[in-house]
Amino acid sequence: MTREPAATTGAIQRPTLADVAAKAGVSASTASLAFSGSGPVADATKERVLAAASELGYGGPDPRARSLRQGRSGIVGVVLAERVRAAFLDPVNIQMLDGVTEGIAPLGAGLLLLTDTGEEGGNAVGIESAPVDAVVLIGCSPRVGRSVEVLRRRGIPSVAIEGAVGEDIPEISIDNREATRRGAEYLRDLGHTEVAIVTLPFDAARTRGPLTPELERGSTADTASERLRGARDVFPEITGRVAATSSIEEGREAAKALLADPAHRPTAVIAQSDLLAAGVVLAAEELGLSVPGDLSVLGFDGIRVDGLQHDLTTLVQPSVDKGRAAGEALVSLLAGETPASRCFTSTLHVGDTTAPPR
Amino acid sequence: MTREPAATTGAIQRPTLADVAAKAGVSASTASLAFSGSGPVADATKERVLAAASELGYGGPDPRARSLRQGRSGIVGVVLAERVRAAFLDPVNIQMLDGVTEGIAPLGAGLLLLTDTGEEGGNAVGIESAPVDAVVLIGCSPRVGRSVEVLRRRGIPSVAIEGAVGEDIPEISIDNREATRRGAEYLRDLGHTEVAIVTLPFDAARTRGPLTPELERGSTADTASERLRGARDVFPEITGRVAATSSIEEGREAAKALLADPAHRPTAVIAQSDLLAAGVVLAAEELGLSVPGDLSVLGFDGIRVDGLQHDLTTLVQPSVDKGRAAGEALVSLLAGETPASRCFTSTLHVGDTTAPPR
DNA sequence: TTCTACGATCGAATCGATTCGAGCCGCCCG
DNA sequence: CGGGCGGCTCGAATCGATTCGATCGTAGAA
Repeated sequence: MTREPAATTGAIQRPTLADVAAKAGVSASTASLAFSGSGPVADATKERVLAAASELGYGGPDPRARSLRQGRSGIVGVVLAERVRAAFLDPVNIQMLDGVTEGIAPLGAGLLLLTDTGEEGGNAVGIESAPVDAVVLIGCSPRVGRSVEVLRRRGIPSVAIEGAVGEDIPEISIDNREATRRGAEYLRDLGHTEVAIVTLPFDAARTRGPLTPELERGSTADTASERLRGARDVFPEITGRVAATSSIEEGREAAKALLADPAHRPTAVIAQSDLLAAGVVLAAEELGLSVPGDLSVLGFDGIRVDGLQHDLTTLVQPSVDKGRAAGEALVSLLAGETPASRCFTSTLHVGDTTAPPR
Repeated sequence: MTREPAATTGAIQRPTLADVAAKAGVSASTASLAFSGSGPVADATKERVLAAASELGYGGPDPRARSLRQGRSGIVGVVLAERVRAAFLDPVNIQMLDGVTEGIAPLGAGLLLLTDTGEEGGNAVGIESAPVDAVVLIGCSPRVGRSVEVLRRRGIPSVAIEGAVGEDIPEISIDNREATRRGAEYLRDLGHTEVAIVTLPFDAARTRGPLTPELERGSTADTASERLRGARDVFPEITGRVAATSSIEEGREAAKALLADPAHRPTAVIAQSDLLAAGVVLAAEELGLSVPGDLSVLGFDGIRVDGLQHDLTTLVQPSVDKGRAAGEALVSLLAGETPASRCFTSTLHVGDTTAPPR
């Protein structure tokens, strides 16, 4: 026993498994078995070990040592495109996260929040050096390429939600384009011809403003682009505003701009998220327009917007399912299998925010 | 070199630092220095090592081994009282989380989400066995006692936000009682005498319904109790409804019950959170009551309720500051200091949801 | 009674990096 | 020309547990 007494080192020495084993009069291997439960240990021995542990104030095996030996940490990383606050603003992300926890439940793993915003400062634990067994990439970002490269080098199994990143990484997505097209067709069939769109951001800078060809061309966001294409499939000339993020406030701002001129008001607005749609509804009503009488509004996501009076007409996407599928794909990857990418289908929910134009 | 070639084991062998060192013709220690940057290494050597690493597809030092050796993992745990989805419903929690990330920024640590709901199943990574350097406990729960005990045994520095858990654990809180009292006094000074309250849940079961003495007595939630006491300081006979969680919908439900009988309507409602307050406002307006004309509503938190038309009169608590303070306390604890508990002050923000009674 | 088989326990190797002290080499200064 | 010093590199110990193969003892079977 080379361990120095606490008095010598000055620092408090936590007891180790070896200490416990010594006190219990057994070997370290036996003590380990007593704790892990795997392997045959006589009940009396086990009790003796546990008693020694409790006497010494031993808090259980050190997870760091355990994970080194076992080669896995029991932690799954979640890479978000933005900082925590921004990412959790939209309930969709939270639902997906919740789905992920369900999906990886069989692993019994914890969730480590990571962001791929810029460089990793000094000693920071980023994607570069996080003790994770696997990773879920949520939402695409221009930097996702770098993240993927790092993960590949480190040999960490990964799954991407919404954002094609590489052929060897399974992707969980939805039919963004087709779904939006269905929604747009529904509006067209109602008789709408003057339709505007409020999109999610196209670039990492989250530029807000009118939808311009430059922005579209520079797009690094598949989701926004695909949904826009779906709208274009039905209304080729559609134009509108780009929001800086998915929130009610952004939707309201965009709608104010779209509805400012009474002479050129659209009769319907396609919003790329429910939060944006909710903002559009509120802005319209503030301007004295009735929804859906004067303005039809189509959302995307199918979340319950807390507090909104209307039942949004929207494209309901299975967010929780997506998260769960991503989690399950990770489990599968860790089991050595090669799960396929999955594409979920959204369904049009007709609520009370759409009607034929006046 | 005892390493088997990949062909023999069948599994892909990731290269280790030793492999890199061998290929670069240096010792493992030098290779380590080349990566960590600490210690003097000739530029030429460093380049050689990095080149060898890149050639071998080495993804950097294994964080598990590193954390074992260094004795810290670079991960901070966040213990939530409920499952992820529920905890992130209220923006206040997200703001606090965001503050925590700011506070622990100097550590460069990642955030591991943990919940203290029930037992830890089998191999699950819970509070019992998570490789964390420190922990923030957010929101109190009846089980928090067990969590604290585990953390103490494991010798993991902890800080609690809103929830006194033990003298050796610093607590970050706000003046719940005094703040509510100030709000209540403001309502009284406006002339209100018929005041009702909508509270946060009192117990782990999140019982919803009328506020009863039984619920109050069985309270395990300091926050709800303290805020109720503050209201009682001004309106000793106050009664009302208990919500199951902090959300607009719950607020609306509670308000519907409170306002159901036109003969016994309160002229003001004290809500224990802004989400609840927003629900109360919406419910009142649905019933054709004007806010603040027919009903004054007081909130708590000072969050911007996305989409609510009103400027809530509310007790603004510095959520982000609380989170940051908790993070800073952790940093301090890890530095061997003993940070004091901190109690923040809330300020009454007078918006447009309060007025003298008719 | 002897051999077998199995349950319990132990020793030692291992996971992959970090870190400390020692050693080596070349340069500068006296 | 010699001693000293500083910068670079290396060896070996260490972090704390898990795990595999070996050992020991005993009970049951032949």
